[in-house]
Amino acid sequence: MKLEKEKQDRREKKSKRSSKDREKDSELNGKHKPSSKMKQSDRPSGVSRNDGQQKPGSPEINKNKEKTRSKSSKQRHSHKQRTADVKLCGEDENLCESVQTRKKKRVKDEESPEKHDKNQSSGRKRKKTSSEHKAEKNKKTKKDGDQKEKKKGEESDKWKWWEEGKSSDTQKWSSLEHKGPYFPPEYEPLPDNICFYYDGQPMKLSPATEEIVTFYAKMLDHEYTSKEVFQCNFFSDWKEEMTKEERKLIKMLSKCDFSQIHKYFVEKSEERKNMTKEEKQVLKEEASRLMEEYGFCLLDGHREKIGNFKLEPPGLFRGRGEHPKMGKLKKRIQPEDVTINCSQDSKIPAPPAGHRWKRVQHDNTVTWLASWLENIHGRPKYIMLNPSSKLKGEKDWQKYETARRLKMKVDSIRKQYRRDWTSREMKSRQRGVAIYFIDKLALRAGNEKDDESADTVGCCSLRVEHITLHRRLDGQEHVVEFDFLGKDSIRYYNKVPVEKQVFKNLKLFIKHKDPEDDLFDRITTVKLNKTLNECMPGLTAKVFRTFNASTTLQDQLNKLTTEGMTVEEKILSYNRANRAVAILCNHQRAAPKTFEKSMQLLQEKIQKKKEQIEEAKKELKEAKKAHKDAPSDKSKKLLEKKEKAVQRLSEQLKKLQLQETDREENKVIALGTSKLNYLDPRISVAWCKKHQVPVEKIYNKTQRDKFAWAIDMTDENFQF
DNA sequence: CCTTCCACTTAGGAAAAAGGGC
DNA sequence: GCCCTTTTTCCTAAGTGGAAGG
Repeated sequence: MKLEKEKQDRREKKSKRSSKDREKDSELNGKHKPSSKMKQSDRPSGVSRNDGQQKPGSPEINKNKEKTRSKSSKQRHSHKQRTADVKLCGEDENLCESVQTRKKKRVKDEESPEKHDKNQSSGRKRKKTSSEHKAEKNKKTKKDGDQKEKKKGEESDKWKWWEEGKSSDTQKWSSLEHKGPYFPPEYEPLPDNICFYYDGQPMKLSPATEEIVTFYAKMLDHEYTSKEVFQCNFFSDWKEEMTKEERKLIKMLSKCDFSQIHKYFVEKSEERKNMTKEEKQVLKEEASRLMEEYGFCLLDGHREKIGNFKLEPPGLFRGRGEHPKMGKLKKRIQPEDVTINCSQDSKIPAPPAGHRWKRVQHDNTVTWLASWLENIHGRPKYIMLNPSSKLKGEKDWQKYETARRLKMKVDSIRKQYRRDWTSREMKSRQRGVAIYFIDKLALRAGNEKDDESADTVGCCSLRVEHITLHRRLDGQEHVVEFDFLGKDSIRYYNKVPVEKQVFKNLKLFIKHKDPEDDLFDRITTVKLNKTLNECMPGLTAKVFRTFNASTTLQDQLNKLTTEGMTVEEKILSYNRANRAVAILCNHQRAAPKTFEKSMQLLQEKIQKKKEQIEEAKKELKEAKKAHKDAPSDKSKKLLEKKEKAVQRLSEQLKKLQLQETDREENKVIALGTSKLNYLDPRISVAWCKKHQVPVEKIYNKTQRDKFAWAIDMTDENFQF
């Protein structure tokens, strides 16, 4: 209960402060000298970061759950309204007026020629290939020539969309056809001999109620079913779905016995594991048939993979961290909940027999194929394309180009925020320090959140309680100790020496504040981004993460790779560079369950190898002696053989040791996220080409698909 | 201005598949 | 081929940020 109240208080404080207080914006007589130069390299190495996840405070039961949401669901109808517009005016190929004009303003800025021209000069060699001519022709004929193109697209010799010109920012496609989402199978009732018990008595439940019970029973051996919040949410949602009779009888969760059902599912999964090869094969074929049918769409005549063509099955919501909604029932999605988006003249996907779609629309300013409202938060969810698609790939490319533009601009931005540190206005100082954190520490923006979700923060939402100021610590001056839960309730823990002026400002910011007050009470992400956007079009807080990540990778690779390294060593270097980024971005993972064990195994292996080397060396010595005492062809050969053996073993040892280091350093670091989302793939591709490392060693199949554009266009000279 | 909505990217864990030693 | 580990893929939650609405 306490937590809830604190949150409430916090909100009130912030909003109270808002109008009057903010306008007055305390005048500061900034007599502070601007402090010394900023080194780009003084980023913390992050070594002390990884204390793993934190289990914060006591669980909180969400009593008045419906209160907040009911209102907003009303407003959500506006969604309908807007898209209805689109439908009305979507008569011809052209974009709906209203949507288009609204978005145009923004587009103008962004459509600056920068994108492709720059790419081409820095990225790939510019050649007028035949495919390019083709591409141009394609574009022209796109509207009327769809039929022909469809066939070509299905043959799918990989669409090199990156060789075509940049496409419109507003209009995402001109034709889109798909099969609609795949619905998960219906619920299969339990066999008669498997029963739910209440208060010791067997009880037959209605199918709907029983299904919900199975959700809970399946997760019984998971830790969160023991949490009070989880149980409360579950029980209250469950009761809602019970029949009257059931509700009358079932009064307490603690009297419910799911163990037989639980056991049943454990056995079932065991069975699945023990299936024969043939059975598994059948299943596999079934899955690929499904993929074939539902997994692709036809976008502008090209067959593109869909990211998530299967609708999310019903179940119990499992938020991350201390989520107030954990355990709530996630309902089964009905066709009547689903909106379809496709082109007007395409074959409209058929809803399951006896059902209809909520709506079918033809809005080509969005990229999604289907959407529905998820019932836990009442937010929309979408079916969208796979990262290998043009729509995603082009956006990704664009993202890295924006980050590269920041690279050119970052010095002046740094100058500016340093000036802000001594501004007379509180809000400028706060903004200056916030941007400094975002730049230096790659913090996330930190939008405001409602309290229907876990209490996590980013830069702008940091609270006083999340930092500790140390005048000096461990021989360093002006150290800020950060300790907070970020996205996904991953703990960010870091001790960072900052510049004196920042330190002073922080002291000022926390003066007369309670721990649960906002550290930056005069700024929001919106204002911050507005400022950034004025510095550089397209610049927002998140660009800094991309920029810093890619810059770090590039620097580290340049630093860590030398000629004459073996491929394995180069890969270790790459991983280390990747790791530096992951640490910067605080990408963590739970230590693998078997980490200690497998580490030990590896060490044993290493030990054995060492012994083998000793042995081989001894033999080598003997051979040497023998050769010296009585030189002969045979003895010489033997000597060479032994030398080679020693050498071979040493190499193997080295490889193992490399592996050991790599694994040890990677214990709680997740490399995947940065690789997939923050590192300009052209850096990696260029590095591979330059150092003769096969790109497959760096990117697996999925990654190669996603980054096909970069792999194809990048030469070894690319620098971020 | 603030709040809400919407669409999109970014995220870690679970499940499934692949790899490798016997 | 089997068993165990490691890697990949799948899943969907949780962010960001632009725009609408009031």
